[in-house]
Amino acid sequence: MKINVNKRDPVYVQVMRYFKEQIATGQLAPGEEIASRREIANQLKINPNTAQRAYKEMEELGLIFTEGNMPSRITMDETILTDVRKELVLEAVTEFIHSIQSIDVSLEEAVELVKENYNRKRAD
Amino acid sequence: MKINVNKRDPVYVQVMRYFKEQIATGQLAPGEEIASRREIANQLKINPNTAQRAYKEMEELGLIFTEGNMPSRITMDETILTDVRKELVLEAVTEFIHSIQSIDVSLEEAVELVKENYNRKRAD
DNA sequence: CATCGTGTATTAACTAGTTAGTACACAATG
DNA sequence: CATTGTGTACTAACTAGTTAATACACGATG
Repeated sequence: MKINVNKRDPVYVQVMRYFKEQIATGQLAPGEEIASRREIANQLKINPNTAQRAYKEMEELGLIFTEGNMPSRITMDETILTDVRKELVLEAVTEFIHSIQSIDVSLEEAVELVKENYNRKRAD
Repeated sequence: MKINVNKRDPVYVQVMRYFKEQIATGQLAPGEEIASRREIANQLKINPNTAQRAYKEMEELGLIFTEGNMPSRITMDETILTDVRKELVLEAVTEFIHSIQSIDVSLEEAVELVKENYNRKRAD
């Protein structure tokens, strides 16, 4: 588990994205406990405050919830959970389309490129 | 011509990207004069220093060159010019593949999404 | 020769993000 | 009852990016 692949987004945003991905792929189940702020900060070699910021925002988004001093847990709200994946997919596609259209890449060329690179990238 | 569509990248990076797109699509020809720092800053409502930073980096990358106090111009180096488009295309594809694979989107689904959204997005 | 528009450089101040260090309330564990 | 691990909160300092305000050398234009 690495975070700093992407330098352009703030660390706390990348942490949020990591959890969104885990939720979207079912690797984190509804109601499941997640690592504490201090734990995750330790694992990712980031500051506990930065971890706290990510968790706080995820709580505001309804992705996780916290009761008392218990470890925070993944929400059990079905709507939110299914929306997470939709959001990530739509974001990726929208960004990609925007990028290739701004440099005049045709639909055919784009599809070809995706096909060519989809399996290639797994080898990295 | 707008710049701040994207909040995650620094403004000077977005300015560089704008010029790369113009070069990649042939809207800026080799040797062609580009807007002065003050001009572009005015057009984009950004600070002249930020424009200068973008231009300076583009100069370091060999994208543009400056002689005396003349307006900067697009490079005439064929290799650099063709590489610009390749770089932008590869970057877009790589990022997209990475995003969709991290949320378990299959190749078929991805291709379908691109096809569905390619023309839709033009309507924005 | 004065003016204007180039590129270039410098200094100061502000914001967002990050790190560091510390602190406190609370519940479970020993 | 002391310790440990939760969440939460606050202050201080640092960095990168941005803006603002000047300043200067140089060449063309009037």
